[in-house]
Order: sequence, then C-alpha cells, then structure tokens
Amino acid sequence: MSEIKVELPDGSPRTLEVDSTALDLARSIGPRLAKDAIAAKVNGTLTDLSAPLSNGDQVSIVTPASDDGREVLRHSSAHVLAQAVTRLWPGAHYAIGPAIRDGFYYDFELPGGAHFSDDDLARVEAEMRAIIAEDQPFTRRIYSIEEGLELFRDQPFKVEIIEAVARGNEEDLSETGGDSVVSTYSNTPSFVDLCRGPHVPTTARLGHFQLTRVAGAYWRGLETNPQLQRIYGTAWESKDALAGHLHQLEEAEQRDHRKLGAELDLFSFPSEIGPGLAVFHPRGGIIRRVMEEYSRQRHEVSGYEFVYSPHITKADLFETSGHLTWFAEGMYPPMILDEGQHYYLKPMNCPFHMTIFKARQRSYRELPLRMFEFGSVYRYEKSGVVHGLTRVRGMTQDDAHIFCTREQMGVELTRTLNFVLDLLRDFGLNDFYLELSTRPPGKAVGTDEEWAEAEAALATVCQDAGIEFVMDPGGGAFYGPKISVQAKDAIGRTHQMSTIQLDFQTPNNFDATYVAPDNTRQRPIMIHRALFGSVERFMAILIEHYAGNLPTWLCPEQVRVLGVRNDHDDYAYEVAALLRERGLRTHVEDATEPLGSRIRKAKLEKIPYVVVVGDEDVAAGTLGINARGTNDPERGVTVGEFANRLVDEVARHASPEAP
RNA sequence: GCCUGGGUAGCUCAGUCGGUAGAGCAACGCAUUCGUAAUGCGUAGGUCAGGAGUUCGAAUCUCCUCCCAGGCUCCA
Repeated sequence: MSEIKVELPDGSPRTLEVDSTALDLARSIGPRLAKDAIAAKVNGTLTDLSAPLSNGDQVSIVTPASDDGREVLRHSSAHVLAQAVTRLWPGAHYAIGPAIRDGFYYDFELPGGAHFSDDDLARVEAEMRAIIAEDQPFTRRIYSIEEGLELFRDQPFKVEIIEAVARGNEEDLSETGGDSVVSTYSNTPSFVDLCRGPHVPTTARLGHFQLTRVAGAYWRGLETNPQLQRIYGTAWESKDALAGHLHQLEEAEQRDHRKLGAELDLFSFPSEIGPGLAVFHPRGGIIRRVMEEYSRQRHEVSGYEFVYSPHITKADLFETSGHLTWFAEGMYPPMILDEGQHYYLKPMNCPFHMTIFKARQRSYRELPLRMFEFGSVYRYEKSGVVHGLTRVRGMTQDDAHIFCTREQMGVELTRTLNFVLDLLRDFGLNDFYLELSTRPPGKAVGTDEEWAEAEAALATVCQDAGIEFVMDPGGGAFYGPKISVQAKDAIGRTHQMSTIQLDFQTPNNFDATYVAPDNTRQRPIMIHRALFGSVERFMAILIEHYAGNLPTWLCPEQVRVLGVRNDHDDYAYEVAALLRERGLRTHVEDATEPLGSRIRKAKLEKIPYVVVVGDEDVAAGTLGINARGTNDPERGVTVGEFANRLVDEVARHASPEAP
C-alpha cells in the first residue's frame, strides 16, 4: 500500500503517501497552515509535526493560538530555559520544566549551591533569545532505560525520574513518554532533555515570552526534599497575546484588595499587632457590619439559632474533638496557667457548639438543630502563607453546625446548599461550580463505611444541585468529606467560597446523643458549614470582584453631597439629613475647594453617588446626580425621587453601574 | 518554615563613590466661592523598619531581628 487515509477534525478524509508526517498533512491542506503548524494531535494525543502518520489516524494540526498550541509553546520555552541556564551555569542540574497555566517553569540545582537572583532573570532571558535566534531544531530520540541512565548520568534528577519510570511509577511516565523507554529532545548536540514532548519544530517558533520570577521549590514538592531554584515565565502565541496577559496581570493588581483596602481606608495590618491580624477601620467596619447583619437576618429566616462561645478553652475540649491530635501544628501554642492547666485559642468553633448540644438531654423533636455563630478563630499559619485578608491568623467565620438524624441528612444538605447559593447570589456572585473533597489518606478518623456513606450523601446532593461539580480526591477534613462552592469572579478567577462538611466523628468523640421516638439514644450527624468561609476573606473577594466598586448596599458611603459654592452648604446639609432619614449613608463635603476637585476626590473614593446642589436646586428642592461609572450628570431630580431610587437600589442589592 | 526580592514623610517614589534627607500627592493654615474628575500661596511632617558592627563619618557596607511581596510547602 503506497497511500494512507487519515481523518481531519471535521470528519473529512485525506489521502497521503505512506510515511507522511503531520507536517506533510498540513502542507497538503495549505501553505499557511503548514507555516503556522507547531504540532499535531493524533488520535487524541499531542505529537510532533515530524511524527509519521498511520492509516486511519484522526489528525488535527495544532497551531499556536489554541490551548494545545500554547501548551506546546510553553513546554518548548521551558526546554529553552533549561538550555539557557546550563549554558550560563555549566554543571547546573535541571529537574523538571512543565507548561503551566499561562506559562511555564523549570527547576534547577546550580553548581556550588548557587541561587538565582532577580538580576539573573535578565541574563537568562537574553540567553534564551539567543537560542531562539539560532533557529535550533528540536529532535526527538528514543532510548532504552539503560541508555537513558547513561545519557543523563550527570543529571541526578533525570536519573531519579528514569529510575522511577523503570519501577513503573505512573506519575513519572508523563515526563518520559513511555513504559520502558526514555524519550529525549535535543536541539543542539550539547543539550539534551528528558521529555515526552511534543515540541515546536524549531526554537525560532518561540519568542513571545517573558521570565517573570525566581522562586524556591522543593524537589517533587516535598518539604523534606532539597529545595531547587525555580524560574517562572509566561509564553504566548503572539506579541499581542503576551501584552494582553501582562495587561491582565496589571488589572488584577489594580483590584488587589490589599491595595484597595489601604486606598479606601477599609482595614490595615499594623505590624505592631502581627502578621495576618487585621484591624478594620470605620469604613471597612461598615462593609463588614452590613455583610454580617444581612447574613444574620437570612439565617434567622432560615431557622438558625444564634449562639456565642469564648475564644479560649482548656485543652480537654480539643483533645476530645481530635484537634490536638490532628491539627496541633495549626494551633497557637497553649497558655499555661500556674496550676499547669493548658488553655488554647480556638482554631474552630465546632467543639464549642457541641458542648451546647450536650448541655442538656436532646430529643429528636428538636432536630435539625441549627446553631450559628460569627465565631472568631485563631490559626497559627506558617509565616510564609499569610496573605492580605484571604489568609490570616485571626478571622471570623460565619459558622454553623447542624445537628440532625441520619434520615434528615440528605434533605438538610440540599437545603443548606440551596441556602448557601442563594445567599452568595445576593452578594453578586453568580458563576459557581461545586467541588467534592473526599477522605484524606493517612489523616482521617472513622470507619470505611462511615466515609463511604458520607461521601455518597454529598455526591447525591452535588448531582441534584444541577450545577457543574468536580471531584477533589483526598481533600476532605480529618472528620469528614466536604462540598465546597467555588465561585468565579469578574475577571474569571475562581475562589473557594462556602464549605459544607459532613461529620460523623465529632458526635462520636463527644458521645453526643438524642432520644429517638422509640426512646433509644441515637447519635446525631453533624453538618459544618461556613458560607463566607471567613468574613474577612469574603470581603476581600467582594472587593476584588467589584474592583472596589461595591454595590450601593455595601458601600460605606453611599452618597456625598457637594454644594457648588459655600452658600449652598446649608442646603447640602438639609439634603443629606433627608437622605440619612431614609437610611442612606450620606456625607457632605463643604465647599472649601473647587467643585471639580471635590468631585474627583469622591470618584476616587468610589462613592456610588455624588450629588451636587447649586442655586437652581436650592430654589426648586432638587439635586444633581453624578453616578459612579458615568460622566454625564443628571440635573433637577427632586430629593424625594432620588431617595426613592436609592432605597430601591439598596433593597435590590444593585449598583449604579448595573441598575 | 524554606527560596528570591524589598522596607526612606500618611501614600507613590528619588537619593551618585560612605560626607549628615528630597519631590509629587495627602494633611494643616490663609486666601479663593467656583454647576460636574486636580484653585493659589504657605506650614508642618523623618531615630531612613529595629538592633549591633565596620568607619573620622552609615539611608548607603556587614551581621541579627521584625515586617512586606512573589513562589514552594501548608490551608482543619
């Protein structure tokens, strides 16, 4: 047979000569495609353009401006990065260098224990550009395990990977490209990398990249392994795409809650208090209070009861709950009293709620019993992990624990999930998916049957919820599996929001019981759930989601009234008083500066409504509205009409930008 | 906790070779009275994160500590 037939993505057949490659196929389709092509996908697997095709293959040509294409570009860029580093640091060991979201990285061990500095980034980047300019072809070769070990005998990390593959370690297969063979790429005789590929045909196809940062990273991600030197980069199919990505990073930086929190005078982290411990300023305090009040009100309607518990407790409580066994390292060290008694700051509220459950005999008639608390907890986060309001050492959870029977469990979980989603939507988050985290290997309590039952119950709830859900194997808490609600924000990032955890263990540990209709003692199920996660973190996510332009109902200052001249100030105060009577947070700024200057200031503070009053308004009892996000003011609106509009907007949780 | 980088006025930043601290904005005062994103002039503001060392002399060089950023690990 001198011809083969392959199938294109649209289903159309294509006839080629025997031994044709994917590149030949691209050429047969069109010169532009052939010029653009960087790899191929054959029967669902990415391969080099030079790979020979077989009869019956389903083939698509991969071009740079696609997910597959970018992955190839990034992977090849990582390869060039390693080549550049070995040129600049002869004797450097290179470990792994995958494509990642938006870019790539490569891990190295430099001779003499050297580290990369920020300045090295520019040197490495220049060397990479030199390699790219040299238009070096990527050539694939296959070796046996033995040959591979010999080839990389000076590269201990590569040897370790090959040995792992030889032992059949699945995880490492992806690095080498086969069961018992070693796949390599070289683009000059002097540089060979262990790699499954595919790669672009030559280094000349690369170039729209930028090295972004250096970092330490543990070999194979294990803290006990040596720390390697990692270089991160980003790579794209075109100059515009690269510029677009860099622009997006800037956008994200602009809406960083830490930056906005300082600019809008919402909160701060005084260094004299300590890392990860925030104070809320009056303006941030208003946002927080409104969030909490709304949450309280919704919980009340939904049948929750409100409880309070102290911030510290004797060790006994956390011994019983298992926290001191499983999570002592995440807790602040104990305060030791004179009598030798150990007291701990609480890292979680559940054991306290359990003591409330146990305060007296409980009947099945009381279940489900839903206890809610804005509970402040303290966790000893490692020094390198604290991050603004999203990862702190002291936080307030909107925490609730539901005690129910096994029979009630399914209904209660569904009800809780719906409640959670509904409330998140009220805060303007609409794009969700669910994640189901299962038993963590090696650090879980309870029997296999209990875990299986709990995981099955949560899976059913996820399936019935009618929204996308994904598995997170091993991500559960030590006492039970959990559903977490992941929400996408305005710029497409996902955040873990609410969690719903099912817990058979804590009631066991505390020997909690209720009296069933048949007069027997039964063990309740406990459902842990936090909606905001932590109030602090949720506020941070809202600030970033809205880029500081919070919906009016959450804004610390909803209206700022400005007189045109200072003889309008009296009227401005009258207007403000009327608006305040309607519950609108309103302030006046006296006319000591030019109007334009005061408007600018209010806009920079992201106040939803700037109200301007002048001669005409004083005469007619009206005002002028300059809404956030617009530049054309509305004149001559009566005070009453404006107040009505705003009261309605607040009730609907809307904002001026999206009425 | 680990790696890299950083910390100068409330904020953003400049500060040369080691020679004794500077701008803009903000604040405050005075003048200005203005119809939709920056009025003018003036004043004040600093243990250069903290400590130790080298030096005749340290924001600048060395060491330690604290704090911040980006990663790694972690995230009940």
